[in-house]
Amino acid sequence: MTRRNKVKLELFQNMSERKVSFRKRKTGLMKKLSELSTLCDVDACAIILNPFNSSFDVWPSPPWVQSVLTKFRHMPEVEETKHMYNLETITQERIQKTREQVRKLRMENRRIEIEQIINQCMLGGSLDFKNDLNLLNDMDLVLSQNIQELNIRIKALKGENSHENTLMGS
Amino acid sequence: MTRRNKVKLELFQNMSERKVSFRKRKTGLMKKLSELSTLCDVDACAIILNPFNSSFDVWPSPPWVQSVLTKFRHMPEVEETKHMYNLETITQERIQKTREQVRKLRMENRRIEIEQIINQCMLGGSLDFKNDLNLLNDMDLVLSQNIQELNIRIKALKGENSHENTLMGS
DNA sequence: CTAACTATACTTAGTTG
DNA sequence: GCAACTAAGTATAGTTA
Repeated sequence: MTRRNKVKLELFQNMSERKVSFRKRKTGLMKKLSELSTLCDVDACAIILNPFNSSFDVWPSPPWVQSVLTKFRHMPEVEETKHMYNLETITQERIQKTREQVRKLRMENRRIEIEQIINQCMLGGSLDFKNDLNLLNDMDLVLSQNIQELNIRIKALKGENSHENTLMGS
Repeated sequence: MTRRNKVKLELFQNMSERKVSFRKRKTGLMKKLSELSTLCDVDACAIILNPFNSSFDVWPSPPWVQSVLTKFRHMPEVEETKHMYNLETITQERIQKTREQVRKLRMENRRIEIEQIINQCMLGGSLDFKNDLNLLNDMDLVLSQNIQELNIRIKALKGENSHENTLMGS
């Protein structure tokens, strides 16, 4: 009558044990997540594939993006950079940071999109799929427009820049 | 000298307490997730927004998306979707919300990128501009790739979907 | 603030019906 | 197979350095 072993971190070989453990631990995990969320005001989500019955569990937090948006409100501001000309290194660091943030945010975006797709899949044929396709098409449009806009701005800025270069050219 | 309270499921009012708790619980959560993963051979992932320093903590190995999607593709979906029908409303709501989130996040992304570019530009000639332009080109490339990928996935999903519809059509 | 500690709350492996 | 139970094992709130 062994009462309990220390968890050795390796796969449960016994299938039914594994299954039971999965159920228990999954429950615990979800609980912890929801606790974290309410105790510390954290937005989080988790996706857990169920290897036993080909389904999955998702712990979603509806307003989880909101905080991201708020966070990014205080980004490096344009005007500040003006008196930073001699602080090249610092500014460069900041840019690096911003890039990192952009990268992370993008990964996050990706994740959400996938979650969305997964959600759609969960519904099988019961949702009208056309709207989803339309949504995506809209997204594409917006994205290309954004890209164009960016390019235009860059060109403009580049112009200003070389102008400035000329002006400032030591 | 209260030794430990039962967790009352409400937000820590004290900010430093909250912060400490966040660190601790996040760590614990990640550990649990990794344990679940190795003990029961489960694919899972979690995203936790850090409300204190604008960053993310993600638990997956990088290629989790791939495995999730791959696994998901090969799932016998028909049975699962059957007992999802009664959850249709809930799931639909969630999808709607997620869409909204995607849109917002994407807009935010754009804004940040533009801000970043502007920032870089404002540095005048002191930074080398070519790299920045290259960065932007990279960004565009990545974006288009994302779009393509999304479209492909959607098409694939649509195919599966209508197939199911035919199968299940009733 | 962060790190370490430790007593206690919580989780869960093993067991039972 | 699942649910309940229970004690061993863990996580972590409160505390200290």
